[in-house]
Amino acid sequence: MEIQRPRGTRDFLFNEMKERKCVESTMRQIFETYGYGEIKTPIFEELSLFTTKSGEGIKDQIYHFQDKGGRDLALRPELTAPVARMYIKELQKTPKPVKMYYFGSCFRYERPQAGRFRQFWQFGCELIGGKSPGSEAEVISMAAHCLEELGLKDFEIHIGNLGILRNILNDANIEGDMQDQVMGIIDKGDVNELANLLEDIEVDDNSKELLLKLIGMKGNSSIIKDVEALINCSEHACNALFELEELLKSLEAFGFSDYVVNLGIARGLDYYSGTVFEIYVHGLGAQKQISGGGTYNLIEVFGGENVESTGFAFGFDRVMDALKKQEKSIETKPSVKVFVAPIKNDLKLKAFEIAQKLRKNGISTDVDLVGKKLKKILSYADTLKIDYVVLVGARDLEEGNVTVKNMISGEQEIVSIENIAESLKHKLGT
RNA sequence: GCCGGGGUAGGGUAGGUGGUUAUCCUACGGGACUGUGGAUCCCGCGACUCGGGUUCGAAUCUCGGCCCCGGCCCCA
Repeated sequence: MEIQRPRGTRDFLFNEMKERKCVESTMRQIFETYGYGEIKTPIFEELSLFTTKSGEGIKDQIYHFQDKGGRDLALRPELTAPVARMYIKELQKTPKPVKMYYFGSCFRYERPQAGRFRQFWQFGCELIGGKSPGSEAEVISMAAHCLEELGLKDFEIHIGNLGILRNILNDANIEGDMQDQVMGIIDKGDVNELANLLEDIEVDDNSKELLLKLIGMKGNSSIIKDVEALINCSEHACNALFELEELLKSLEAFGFSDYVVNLGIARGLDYYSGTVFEIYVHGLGAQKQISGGGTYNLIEVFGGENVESTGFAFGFDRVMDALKKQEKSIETKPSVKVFVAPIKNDLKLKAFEIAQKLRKNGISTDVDLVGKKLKKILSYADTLKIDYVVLVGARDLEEGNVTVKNMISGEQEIVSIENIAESLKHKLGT
């Protein structure tokens, strides 16, 4: 019986792995350029880490289990909670802001579909402490920088601010769970459902109208004035709006102005307080969102000090999808450059010796291990797009030489074994 | 959890109104060719997603599972 891959999981072969690696290292490099350090947390955590953050209902979508000691554990469904946990344990007393990034796989028990898998990868960061429009702007700029560096086109970064909405809800006496519920519906973008709910809970007409107008506000920085005119009666909401305005100014200073202000972005969880942003790429089907982030106070939820943090994560697989859809070619040169081929099988030990000499000199080298015929080796080297084949034969060997064959031009050159590494390095241009 | 479309060698496919040994391409292994690759020819390898049902007989019809694709719900 054939054993199948678990549902919603994937195998990555050589080429795909190379592409992923290439994107990963680009992201890594950018994040490090902005002063972030890499961290890594366990693949599984205590289940309660995630239920504390997102509620008991989240269990349905988590791979969780009991280990042999009866501990309730879960494969991590996301990385911000583990990072917050780690921060509290290890980093609370380090100078702020703490800037860290991570890359790792997460697991969710969901119905697989385009851009959605049961094991998927997130590449993200957290900037803990030092909340300011500047911090938020830097984080957003970095996200944009990554995508530009990768050559991704037509991405849209939407920026919103939950403080505006929450303050208006507060002023209308919608608080606590009801407020989170309203935010959840705004997040869904269902205007009718929102109107009905506001009707049901008897919100005054002014607030209702204001909310419905606000969540439709979308555009460049010029809409700030329109929003201001709308909410001029609310002092707290105006403070939040001012925060947003500061963020936009900082963003321009960081050199990124191609954003969309979108006050319809929301989150149904109460530790999201201020700035939120999402990145979309159209043409990816239902899963067009490739990244999401914002500012939140999660540390306190886990019993740490009251510190706000800003973070975001790329849905790594979706970034890959988007790049592929745009036919963005990603460098996938074969890594092996040289193949050492014994002309007769009785010279294989000499071939091993030469191959090893090249490897010790940093040249990616393959060697025939199974006694293939020369013809087959050359054919094999050809399909693998290998640059040079070192032919090890008795005639040359008598003089201490081998023949180096250029697989593209077909030219051959006799080289002494002594100089073989140097000669190949030179030919390969390294 | 729900709705729709699918599943034939490693990859891509033909066959579908039930009827010998399931088509073709490609890849792979061997040979023609004992120190020289990409071409050609020959040979070989290799599949009906799984299980039940109808039937003398199922890749084909039927039911269910599994998996894939698209969408809904959800999306921390």
